[in-house]
Amino acid sequence: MSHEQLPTEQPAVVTCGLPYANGNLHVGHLRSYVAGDLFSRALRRVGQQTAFVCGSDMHGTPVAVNAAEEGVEPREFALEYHEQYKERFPQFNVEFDNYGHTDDETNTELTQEFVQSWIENDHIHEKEIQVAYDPDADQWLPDRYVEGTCPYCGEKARGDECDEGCQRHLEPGEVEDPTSTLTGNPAEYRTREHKFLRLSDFQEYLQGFLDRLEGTERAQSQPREWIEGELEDLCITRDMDWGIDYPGDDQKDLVLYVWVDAPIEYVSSTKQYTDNVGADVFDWEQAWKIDGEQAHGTHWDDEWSGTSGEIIHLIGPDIIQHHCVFWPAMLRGAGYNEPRAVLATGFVGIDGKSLSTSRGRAVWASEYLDEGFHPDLFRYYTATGSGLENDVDFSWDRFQQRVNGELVGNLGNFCYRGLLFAQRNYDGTPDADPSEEVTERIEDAIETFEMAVAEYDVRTLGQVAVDLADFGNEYIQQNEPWNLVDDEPEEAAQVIRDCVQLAKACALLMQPVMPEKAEDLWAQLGEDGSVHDPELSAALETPPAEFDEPDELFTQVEDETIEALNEKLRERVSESADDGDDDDEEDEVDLPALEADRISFEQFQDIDIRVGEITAAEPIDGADELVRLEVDIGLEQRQVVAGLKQLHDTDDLPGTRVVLLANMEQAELFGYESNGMVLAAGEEADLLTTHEDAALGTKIR
RNA sequence: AGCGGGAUGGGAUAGCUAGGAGAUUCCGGCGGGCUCAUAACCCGCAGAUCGGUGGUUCAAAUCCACCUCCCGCUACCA
Repeated sequence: MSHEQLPTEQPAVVTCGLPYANGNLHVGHLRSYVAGDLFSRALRRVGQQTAFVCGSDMHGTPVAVNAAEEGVEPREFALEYHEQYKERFPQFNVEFDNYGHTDDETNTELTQEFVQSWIENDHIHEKEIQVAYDPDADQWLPDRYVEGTCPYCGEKARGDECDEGCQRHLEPGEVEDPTSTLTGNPAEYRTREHKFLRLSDFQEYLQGFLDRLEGTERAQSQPREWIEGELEDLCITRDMDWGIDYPGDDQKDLVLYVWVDAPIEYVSSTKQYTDNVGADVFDWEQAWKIDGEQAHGTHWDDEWSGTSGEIIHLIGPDIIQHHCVFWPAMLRGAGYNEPRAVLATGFVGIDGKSLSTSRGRAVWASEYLDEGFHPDLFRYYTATGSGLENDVDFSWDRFQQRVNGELVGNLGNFCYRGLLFAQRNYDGTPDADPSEEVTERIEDAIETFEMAVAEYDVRTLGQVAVDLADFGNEYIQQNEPWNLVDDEPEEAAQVIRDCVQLAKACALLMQPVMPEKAEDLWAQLGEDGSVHDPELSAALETPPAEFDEPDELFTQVEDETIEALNEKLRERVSESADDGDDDDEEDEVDLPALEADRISFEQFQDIDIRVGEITAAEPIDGADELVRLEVDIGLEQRQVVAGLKQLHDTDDLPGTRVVLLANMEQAELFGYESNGMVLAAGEEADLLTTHEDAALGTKIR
């Protein structure tokens, strides 16, 4: 590793993936924002100068499309969500030093500067591509403005992504049979010139970058194979109004692709922070550039790591490529610093299943708050439920269990009993020296915390305070100060002194995960100022000699509350299953109901079913049930692909008489053309055959 | 089937990067204690072939190979 361990002398920037201004926030989103907030607070705690920034992602076609549907301007539409997020994050104690958005002036200017810089350094070139165009609306159709057929799998697909089929990312011009989502009319492809960032310029650089990159393993290993082959150029322009204008002189009517201006918002947001607080407090150029200056070239000089800031990105698991391939190339192309670490969280599940808003299986941010739960409880739960990189399951049952057990019973209880005892008997911190045992234990906790920061171990950072309180409970129990006050006053004073010290340490250590609760505890200890300011070593300083009677830090989560919430979730899941269009997980093996609708004889006559004989059969590589068959239906040989392997042995099939739907539309399965459908019964695909030997090609009637 | 994640006492999670007595914490079970505290807290006990099989090693939960099973996404049963 070429980096000096955190904390360093350089300024750090911690970012979270920009929320896309197109929907409400749920617990899945919240996880990475909490983790980012927690980590940035922890960094400050160990003395690293840190800016924690983010902003709303305003551009892109989904916003434009959805705004059009609602009949409002995209800017207005996106701003509404932007305002919502801006309020929502602080409600979860996620406090950004600056929260901007990609459509503001700072980002517009800076994005254009980036692009200008790529142009000047010859990383941009033009290419003519085919772009869908709606002649009636007289408009180009980027991304989701066009729908059609996926060229890879044949499913219905959007212009930028085969969303219902193979999930492939589609480049402009790839969708077949394009239709316009504006008018529903067929679209035509017209030749259009677009701008491309030549990613291949950075191929070697990116190899090195991934070697240096810290953070979660997946962020480092997953992009490796992605950059092994020749890197495709990135089309950075779109034919739209909504977005940041392409700054070159030649193409005034092009707008930049949303993934260009979105990450640059990380920089813009930091710049805005500097504009607000002054460069003496935080210098964005010192963080984002190389020793404060742009340094062009497609290589990286190891010296630079020591003269530029520590950029740390927290992202969801779905946007690793953008942050570990495109983004570093964009930065390097503009002569900027590179990310030091990318931390990709795992997914959040609900009750053991994956979160799905369309199926109603989700817990919304607003919902959590409406229940009156304290944000810090959620923060603790998600941050410590499992390692950052692993998936974490959210269930109200476990939420209750962990809050009641670990926060109420352990941390809250320890602080309360310790401080209450101290207040009643000594009006505050007793006049005694803390024991060596306790001092050492606190020092250990501080060290654990510091190590966790250096290793990006968010889980441990969330856990240290509770672990220390656990020790505290054990300590007070074993020393039984309540039995000592009368007979051994000095010993009692020392034990309670220890407990107050432990509580103080807890307040400081828990601050990153539970900032508000930490502040409460800090106030109860009679400390002046904020728990957010002092460094960790303050945990060993003497607490105030006097303080008031403490309050209970956490309150129990009641069974009834949890039951009601579970019920609500269940209802919502079953409701959306009712009107859900497809399948759903009901595994009843009951026979399907008979079709009520009868078909006419004419309709039946349209169905051409023939007697055939399998002449050859071979399993298809890569499929576990599919077999490629040659079927002789008298008039001709047909190649048919069928899912038969679960019941029939491929070797036994040749010679078998089968019944074939001959005018089934042609399909391609696993690369094989299929011209018909052999009839078979049920899941097991029990082949139908003829009783007597009807001649091959006989029509079934 | 592809990609990703996983398999650790009854349930849930640590530990694996840098191998060293079979292991953390939470929930649950059993028994005891304490009464300062929010029916909380403390102590003890029961309970495991660390998914399997090989390999490397003085030493493997940890490294390597192969396999099995689960989960997610995607695909398929014409």
